[in-house]
Amino acid sequence: MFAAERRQAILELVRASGAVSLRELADALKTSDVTIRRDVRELQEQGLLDRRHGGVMRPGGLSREASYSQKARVAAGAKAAIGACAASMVREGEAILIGPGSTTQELARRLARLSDLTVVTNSILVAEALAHAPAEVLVAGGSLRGSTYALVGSSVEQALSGLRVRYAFISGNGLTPTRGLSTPNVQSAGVDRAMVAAAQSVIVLADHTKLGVDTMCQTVPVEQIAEVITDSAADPQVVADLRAQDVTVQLAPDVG
Amino acid sequence: MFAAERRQAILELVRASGAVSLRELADALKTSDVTIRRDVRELQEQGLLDRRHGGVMRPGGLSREASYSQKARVAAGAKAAIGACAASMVREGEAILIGPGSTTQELARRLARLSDLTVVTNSILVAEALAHAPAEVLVAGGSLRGSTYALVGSSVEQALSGLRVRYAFISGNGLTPTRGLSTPNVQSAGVDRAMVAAAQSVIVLADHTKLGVDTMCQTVPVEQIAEVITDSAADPQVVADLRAQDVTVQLAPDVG
DNA sequence: ACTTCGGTGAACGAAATTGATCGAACGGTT
DNA sequence: AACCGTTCGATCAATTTCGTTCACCGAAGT
Repeated sequence: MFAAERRQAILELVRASGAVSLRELADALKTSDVTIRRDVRELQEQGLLDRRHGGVMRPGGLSREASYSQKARVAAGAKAAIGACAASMVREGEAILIGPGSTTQELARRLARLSDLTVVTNSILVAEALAHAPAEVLVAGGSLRGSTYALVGSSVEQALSGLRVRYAFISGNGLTPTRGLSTPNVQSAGVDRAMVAAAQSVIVLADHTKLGVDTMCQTVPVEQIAEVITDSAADPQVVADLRAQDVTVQLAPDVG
Repeated sequence: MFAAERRQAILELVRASGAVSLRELADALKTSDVTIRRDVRELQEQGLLDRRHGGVMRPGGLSREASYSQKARVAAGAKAAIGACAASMVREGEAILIGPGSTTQELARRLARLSDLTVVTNSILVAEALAHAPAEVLVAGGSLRGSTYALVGSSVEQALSGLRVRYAFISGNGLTPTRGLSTPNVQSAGVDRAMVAAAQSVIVLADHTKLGVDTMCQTVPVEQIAEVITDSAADPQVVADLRAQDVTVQLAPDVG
């Protein structure tokens, strides 16, 4: 990765999450904080982002963004590792489904180099991450949910209903060995279920902060989860319980 | 592998991933860095790619942000003025359609304050701009066209076919008094036509660089254009010709 | 057989980028 | 107000990359 490429990645990250700390940028791009500082200063002089003490923000974005950026900030390194791990499962020529979420977005970024790939998504951030990739990107249209940049509603579910893909990569808000994957939003739950129905194998991307957490709507029972990819900080008890139910659990190596 | 063949391969790699380091190119093509450097210099002089220290990037969108910001800076007044002018036409409670394009994106930003508004779009950038607005945002799903961040294809047209909205704000690549609005892309043209069919009134947002320009696919004949919003640098002759055909032409006042 | 020519690879000095370190400034806390 | 940890900015050394020059190889022509 060279300088200009790294700066482009910085802009993508900032644009996606609204606000990113310098530490996270250095972490995600695997470079020193000094370099990030230099890049950020350069980009600021071009007016491409706004600088604050400790991090950077979108240029126009004064008031917007609290929810998504906060979520994206949690366990950024872990999410990168999980995304990389998931990306290594995907082969050229396949068709896959990617749900909304900061972890799945990380996955999407890693898929940008694969050609002859078909990606179906209901996340406009995933779509944006793949905009310049050689892959064919299909966006399931629907109503936009601002807090997660996901498209929801019956039209999304309908668009997914006719599909059959190799993998569905989804990332809810909570995952427990007994109740499976869950999300606090009813509409998102409906979309998640439609995604599961369209996939041969369901891969759940969940960093350690989501393990053992249960939220309102169950979207995928444990029996339908083929694999869980989490990070090395995952609760060993939850991992063991999941494995006891024939779920393959991968611990993504730390340096994603 | 001879020179021209290798250069073709370089271009493909660059277009595919957006940015490639010289080391990667030399590695992938099994040749020395010197040769790659020579090729890259040649290709840069032809404007086929953009060179940076350590690697090469896609030419137009060396970084989409940069080119976007450059465009925005060059025509800052014009785009802001056109967007503001168009935004002032929209009333709360209405349903409108916004097509892809940097000018329409500007419009979307200005609409973020209106509540009780329904916006239908096929542009993921417009959707993103309105993500945190109180408005209801509906995204017509389809295949993603990376260069414009627009969703195209029959599913988009189908999603639009059932709709009826007050205004369609679209912004093609060229607008002439005789041939109307046009775009160089066939798929985009299909979507534009579907948008026009769904709207009571078609509003064309076109800065002065697009006036008098004709491109391959005609999307909207002059008779179906209710109004054109352009900037004060517009060619007076083209404006007069448009007005002679009962098209309302607004010259957005220059703002800072 | 020899020469010329286009293309390629190697080597070297020049330039740019990068990372470590240190003092200063900033933010939050007591 | 003073403290402490973090972040910022600048300098310097080390690494990487750039551009030029030169030598080599194979093909085409004399």
